[in-house]
Amino acid sequence: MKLSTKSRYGVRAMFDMAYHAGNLPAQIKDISRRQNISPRYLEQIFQDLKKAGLLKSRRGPQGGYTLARTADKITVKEVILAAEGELMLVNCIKGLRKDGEAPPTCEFDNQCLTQHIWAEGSRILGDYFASITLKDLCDRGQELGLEKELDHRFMYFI
Amino acid sequence: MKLSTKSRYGVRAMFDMAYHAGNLPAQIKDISRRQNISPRYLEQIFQDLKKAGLLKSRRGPQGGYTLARTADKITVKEVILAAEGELMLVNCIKGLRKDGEAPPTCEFDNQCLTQHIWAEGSRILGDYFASITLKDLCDRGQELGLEKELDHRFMYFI
DNA sequence: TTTATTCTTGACAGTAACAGTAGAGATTCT
DNA sequence: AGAATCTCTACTGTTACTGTCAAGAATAAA
Repeated sequence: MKLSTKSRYGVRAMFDMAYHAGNLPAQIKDISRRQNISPRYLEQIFQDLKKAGLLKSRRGPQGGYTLARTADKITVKEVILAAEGELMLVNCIKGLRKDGEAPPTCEFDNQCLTQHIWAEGSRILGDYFASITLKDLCDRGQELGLEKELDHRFMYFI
Repeated sequence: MKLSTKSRYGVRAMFDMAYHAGNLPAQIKDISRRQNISPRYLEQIFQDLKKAGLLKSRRGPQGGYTLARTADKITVKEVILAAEGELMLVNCIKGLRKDGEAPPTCEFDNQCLTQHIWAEGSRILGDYFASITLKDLCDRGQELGLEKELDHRFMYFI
């Protein structure tokens, strides 16, 4: 019952982008360095986040990723959903899936009492994650005095 | 982020015991038949539940398992905790573990903003599961008109 | 136009956890 | 004594997770 690293890394990386955001797109190498995540692996995760519409990208020099929306409009739930594929404690319950595939049916189906518990638990957890935005995390980071890294690409112009 | 089958089977089996409880201990073979769980696998799960103090057992003919407490004193959380080992969405947070082993430390530790989210999510989920007892499930089963199986070992005396 | 930079895509692989099977042994009742 | 039942330990196949890698496409700058 653990969240995958994709979800955890995904949330950390999205927070990192929001927190250290400058005028230029954020690059994999900077994010992976600050968050200590394998850059090649982070690429994969960002592809998922991009497919989910949470990130926009731009190739070439000075390219990178930018948040598709402002930090207060992106919730932790969205990030997890994009990285994890779904937010369900079990497979046998009907719920929104990333690629719209049908859920495997349970042998007991509607006769299963426990099904209701798992579905409700999933919902409660989802609601909690939906109540937290990237901006909330940034505010919290600032309270804690977390250092903001100045974009090194700006250095040359100062 | 899925519950293991141990947890799901465990809850189903514990409910089954509470629902079909007679005067005699419930036997693996009956529970596994009703719940369609491999008997050998269920043995393993019941060992965990017994170690956690949720079940008592008795060997020999007419032996089997009985709930260590009444159904209204056993929560779903306890069953999951016994079967799953712990109820934590990630490994890097401090929390009660089944065997008291120390949690792996996170490189960011107290500087990690997301840690707080995972811990809080785990807590919320745990609270929900703690609010449901086996008796609640039995009541619900009765509302749904779920058939109670008469203990076949009684048949001979009727 | 060339070149360097960066994202894009798809394939590959080691590891660990999960889910289940199996056998021999201990206990208890009849 | 013998049968029924739990107990303990070990084994195994499968799957998902957690990455790594290589080649390619787009873009900006020189």
